[in-house]
Amino acid sequence: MVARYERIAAELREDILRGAHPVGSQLPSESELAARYSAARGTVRQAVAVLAAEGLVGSRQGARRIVLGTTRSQSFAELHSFAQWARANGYAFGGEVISQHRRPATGPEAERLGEQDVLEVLRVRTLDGEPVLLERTVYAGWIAPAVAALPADCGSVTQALYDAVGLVFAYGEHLIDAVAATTADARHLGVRRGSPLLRQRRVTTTHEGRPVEWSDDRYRAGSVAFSIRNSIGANPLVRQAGDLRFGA
Amino acid sequence: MVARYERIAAELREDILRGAHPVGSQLPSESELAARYSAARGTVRQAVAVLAAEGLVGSRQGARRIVLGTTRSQSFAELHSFAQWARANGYAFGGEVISQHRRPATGPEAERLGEQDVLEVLRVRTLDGEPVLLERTVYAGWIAPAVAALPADCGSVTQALYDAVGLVFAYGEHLIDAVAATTADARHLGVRRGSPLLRQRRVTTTHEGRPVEWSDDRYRAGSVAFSIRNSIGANPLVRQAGDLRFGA
DNA sequence: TAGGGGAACTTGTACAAACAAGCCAGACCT
DNA sequence: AGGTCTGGCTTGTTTGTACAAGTTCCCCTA
Repeated sequence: MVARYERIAAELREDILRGAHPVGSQLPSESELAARYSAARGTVRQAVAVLAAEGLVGSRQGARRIVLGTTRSQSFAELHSFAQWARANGYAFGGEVISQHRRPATGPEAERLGEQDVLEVLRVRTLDGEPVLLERTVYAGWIAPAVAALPADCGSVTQALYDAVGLVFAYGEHLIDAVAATTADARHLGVRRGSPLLRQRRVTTTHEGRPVEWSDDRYRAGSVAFSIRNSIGANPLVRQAGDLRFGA
Repeated sequence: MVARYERIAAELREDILRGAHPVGSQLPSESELAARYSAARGTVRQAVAVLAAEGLVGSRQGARRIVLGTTRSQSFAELHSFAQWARANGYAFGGEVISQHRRPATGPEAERLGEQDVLEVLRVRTLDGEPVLLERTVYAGWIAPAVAALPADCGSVTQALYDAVGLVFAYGEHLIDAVAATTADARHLGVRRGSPLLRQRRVTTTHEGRPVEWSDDRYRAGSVAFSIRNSIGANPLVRQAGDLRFGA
């Protein structure tokens, strides 16, 4: 059972993507939409708030809402899971575990994960056959058995963990910056040492705020970019491959 | 006149930052908060929704809200304006125009900005006296006169444009990736050619969806990182200086 | 003691109503 | 012609109510 406002949001989104409301045009007023869907104004408001959070429409008091764009930001799942992002965007992807072993947590790791025992996994992810991402992930001890049981070429770890033990990644904190490739980075990604890499470091937790993993992901320059559409109230984020829309 | 829910949100935020609600602990229920602030439950709901959007608290149906962290994400203004971000975080910053000239727009620029005539400005921004950011910005022709009138060492262009002509940057679209420093980049930032830079490209528009500027910003590696706290519904984004919380 | 069944609590969804605040266009005046 | 003003429209805020859905924890039972 999907919520009413979600269905209304979905319909409006489709209308926009279909071109019924071109970019730059005005959306119907809340009252009109309420009448059209036989819903209360508050419900319609929730629906358009969803679209605003996705960056599709903008709004300001007193004036009609306007359509800002047609590229939707799927945000969370796609930011978190390489596989889900790649699948959603139709890319051919793969992945393989390079090494994997349990060991005691270092000081900072113990502090972040709240555990003394961790599982460290080194993975390479490929896009269209090319290695583009080197993942160095440290899992908390309590989830380590489930992770260790996964096949080495597991496409989506997130999906596999959900299927296996019902684990849901609910919250994440990410830091994005640029670093030079180390010798090891360079070997696995097929680039020269010192070449620029896009680094994403993150801590992920469950619904209850229990830390699950701590990861250092490094993308080959030019392969992937992070994209943010934002307004005063909302900042969705997605990942994009190469230079799809911005020229040099 | 600030909205009621904003004031409640501000109070709750302060309580969290002050440690009254430690990380991992539960927030009072909506009913309790409603009683405490003599507000309707809906109003309190709006307030905690603000905190959730900032990534401070998480929520799921049926369970009390929990405190996720204490680092607030100020998002839009700080993502957009180097000066506002630096000031909010107490850094000493500066900036200087390297070059500035009007010229006809190239093909992609004309498409993005919807104008045939643009103003290109090259700026270097400093943090604690060190050059950390090279901004190559192209302004739409209609705002160019106001930009050209600014002093060369103008600290906050965003603020200055607001003061001068009431211009508000309302929406932005950003692309973040890593690139190698060109010879020119290297000279202005004081790094070696080929060293990694964090690149942020963005298009900014007004409330009405009218494009204002198109910019290519390059940060020296290690000087600044982008930080995102996200959950299913919200992805705020901030910029952070150096490695404040994540070790090597 | 381990497990099942509820009851109480908490957040999510939906509706209705009212007023505030800001925008816009047409009417009006100079 | 040009600027001002006002009235209607639209979004923003707040309150109140009701029910749905999920969580938590206690108690009772096997």
